[in-house]
Amino acid sequence: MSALTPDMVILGLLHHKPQHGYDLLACFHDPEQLGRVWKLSTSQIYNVLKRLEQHTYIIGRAIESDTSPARIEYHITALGESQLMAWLNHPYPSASVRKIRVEFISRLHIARLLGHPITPIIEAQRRACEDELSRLQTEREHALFGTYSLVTDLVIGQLGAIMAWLPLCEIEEKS
Amino acid sequence: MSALTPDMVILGLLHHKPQHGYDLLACFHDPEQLGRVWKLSTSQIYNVLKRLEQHTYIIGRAIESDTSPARIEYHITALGESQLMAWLNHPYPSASVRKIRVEFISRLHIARLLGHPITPIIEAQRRACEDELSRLQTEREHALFGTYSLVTDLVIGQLGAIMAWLPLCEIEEKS
DNA sequence: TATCCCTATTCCATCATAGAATAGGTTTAT
DNA sequence: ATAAACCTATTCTATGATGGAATAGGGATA
Repeated sequence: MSALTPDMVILGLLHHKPQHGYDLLACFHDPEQLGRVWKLSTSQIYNVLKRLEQHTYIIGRAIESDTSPARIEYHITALGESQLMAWLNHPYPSASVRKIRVEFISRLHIARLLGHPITPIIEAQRRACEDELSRLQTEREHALFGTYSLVTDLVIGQLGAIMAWLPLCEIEEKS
Repeated sequence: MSALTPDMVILGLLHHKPQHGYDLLACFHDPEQLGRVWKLSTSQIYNVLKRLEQHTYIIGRAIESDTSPARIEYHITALGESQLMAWLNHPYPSASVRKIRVEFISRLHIARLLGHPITPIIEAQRRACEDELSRLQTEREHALFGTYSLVTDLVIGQLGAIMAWLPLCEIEEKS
């Protein structure tokens, strides 16, 4: 269970368009884009870029300019692209409430940006939630009180709300 | 916005009964107790104990024994108790989904353990959620599509599920 | 013409984190 | 009988995350 890092999201943004750290920062700060999804500091972005370059998912090249400070523009590699696609089309995503809130929405955001079909992504998420929900409902029958069942009830409710919300993700933007 | 740490929960457990780190560890690992709420490593418990002692919320004393290894038993101080009570009866708790999942349930767990009334805690949480819900619903009207409104819709759904779940918290354990 | 803000990145100190190391006692198995 | 494995109990260590300061030059503002 890896932690919640924006690596693949940044990879997706770089696939859409080669950019440097400051551009990405703006995207992650803008509430209309990913500002409501991630709360990232400056150094986090640059650390991810460094890591992605180490894995050779991206390559950076220095841009010299008279009008603006030196900057490094990163572009995605073929290896990075295959990693990104694997992440986008993950056949069995996590049904963790937190991951849905952050990772699933990020996946949708990137898929829309790249013009990828979003229906399979939503469908995979729906299946994962459905499975987890029925697992929890079975588990629920064995514990009738206490903190244990309270947590289970809360998560069941949360997954129910997510299942009701998932169809809204299909709605296309009107431009 | 402070991070999610089990400091006050440990303070509550020590108020219930003086204990040492290994005892607390067992409680945080037992799924019937706090195992479903927190995922803590060994060192985290001991770090919190160190921090709480630095703040003089607790005092540790070494216990010598022939049959078991040396250990340090911690007990709460008057200052610690006042901090604990302030946390338990927080008049306006966070309406963050994550904090409810972790902090609110912890508060309930500790209140039950100490024989404190839980109704005011639940009621305060309900008010906070209600306020946040109406704030989000207003906000919702201004953005009609995109990632921004998707996030808002998800959180609205989650808070709705929480409001429906809160009454279940009142139900007493049958022993 | 001094001050502030914007672009753009690096640096730094602190804190969190998981798990290994330690160490003595007890149970289990051969 | 004795090695192996496990339980109690805590500390240590290495890695990495984290937020914010530092840097630095250019342009805008007063």
